[in-house]
Amino acid sequence: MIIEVDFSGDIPIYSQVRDQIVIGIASGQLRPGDALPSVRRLAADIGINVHTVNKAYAILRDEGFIIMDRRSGAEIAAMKKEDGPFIEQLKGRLCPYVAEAMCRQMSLEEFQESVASIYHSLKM
Amino acid sequence: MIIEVDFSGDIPIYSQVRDQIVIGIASGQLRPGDALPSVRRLAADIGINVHTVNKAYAILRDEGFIIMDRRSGAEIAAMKKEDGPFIEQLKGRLCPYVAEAMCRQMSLEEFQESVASIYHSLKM
Amino acid sequence: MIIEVDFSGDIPIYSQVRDQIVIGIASGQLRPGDALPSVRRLAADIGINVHTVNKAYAILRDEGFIIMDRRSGAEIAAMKKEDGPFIEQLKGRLCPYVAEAMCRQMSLEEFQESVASIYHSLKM
Amino acid sequence: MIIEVDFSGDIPIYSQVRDQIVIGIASGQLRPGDALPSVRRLAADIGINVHTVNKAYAILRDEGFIIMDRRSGAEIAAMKKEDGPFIEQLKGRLCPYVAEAMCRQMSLEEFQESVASIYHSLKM
DNA sequence: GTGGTCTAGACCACA
DNA sequence: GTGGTCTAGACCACG
Repeated sequence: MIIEVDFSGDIPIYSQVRDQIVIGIASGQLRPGDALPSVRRLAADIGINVHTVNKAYAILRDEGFIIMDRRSGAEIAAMKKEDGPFIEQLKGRLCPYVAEAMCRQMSLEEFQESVASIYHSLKM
Repeated sequence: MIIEVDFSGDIPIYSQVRDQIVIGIASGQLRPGDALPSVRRLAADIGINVHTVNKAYAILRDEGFIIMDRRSGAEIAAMKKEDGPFIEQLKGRLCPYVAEAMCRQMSLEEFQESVASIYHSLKM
Repeated sequence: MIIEVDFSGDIPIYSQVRDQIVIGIASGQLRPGDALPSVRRLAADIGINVHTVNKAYAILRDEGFIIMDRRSGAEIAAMKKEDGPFIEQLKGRLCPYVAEAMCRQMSLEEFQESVASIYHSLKM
Repeated sequence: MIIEVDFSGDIPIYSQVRDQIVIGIASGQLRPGDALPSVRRLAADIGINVHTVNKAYAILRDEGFIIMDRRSGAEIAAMKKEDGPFIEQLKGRLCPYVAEAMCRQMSLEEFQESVASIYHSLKM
């Protein structure tokens, strides 16, 4: 799995790394039990600082996406269905995007179509 | 319309102000042609610096949400339906959220239900 | 001759009025000896403040484009060919535009073609 | 490359800084890939505030002249030839200057000679 | 080290 | 009255 980062954008690099690994899990490229590259290795591959990868891994661990072990490195975790608090939090983060789409005359159906398009492109 | 900001969160204040005004437009509390409070006034009301409001207004202007009239401050703009580039940009920003939801065993239907819930809560 | 101003742009209104009158003279719509509308009249026509028109007229007078008389109002002046200092001043103001065009890979010929296009559109 | 600003003139300092960097690019003193001084450094060199340089850099970034790299500051961007909208915008900004020159009895040839003079002085 | 954010307070241009 | 500009100084996020 290839991770690419945009150094000029306004999204922090550690956040881009985190996002791409989450996308990798969602798309099935990374499955529960799979080993992630070591922090040093990934940092060298992408061409970024070790600290940056470290931060991304720590966030993924705190969010429950990966399990870190001092000896064997990091591996993808098996995640449980988490309903309550996550959905509320998600709504809060999604709200500005939905609002902007409404301002730009996008219908609910069009928005959901975009979501479905993302969903299916990941599912493949 | 009341704007409240969270000083302790990690979202910049100017960004929160921008988001809340967009939400205000989407919900119909702010309609095209409505005047926005002056930067000084809004800054005083919220209890933040003038520059911070200024930055929020500048972003909203660049995004096409408001028009800065040299004579009388800012007012809500009438927005046209903008399809192509906006939708692609939106998908890019939405992708990590959809991916995370998939990792957490959320179905497409559940995700779209959340979107619909946000949509209808704004529409009211 | 119709004068229109853009209230939302970043060019001061008095400057837009000044520019449009200069353009009117260049294009021959306004000829030496022609009377300009009174300050009050023009302000009412455009829908702007009297002070604003006043400032535009004062600038045009200082630049030698018009002659103002307390009794008979303002009229277009006959201008002499002015070489030395004006051309140097013009170059200074044009320089950033030429530089930007060069950065954007525009050739000298293309730039001059644009100038000619403006020239002929005014001359008609 | 030396940047000097005129504190007494009516052109904003951030705009002067922006212009001089564009001129530097056009003249070849600054080439694509070259690193720009940090905002703090340039501010100290010129003797102005950090925010003022920041604004100049932000404008140059929005205009596509420079790229802000999260890791190492700003560098000159490689610009593509951009024809359509830029030329129209340029004509609009040039129009008042051409008009004024016509009023002052300057011929098209004389105007173009001035443009060529600027062009060649930068090209050297 | 870099840029980004925020504050406080000042002055000016504009209308 | 409005927004625009500039300053001085502080703190934080990022890498």
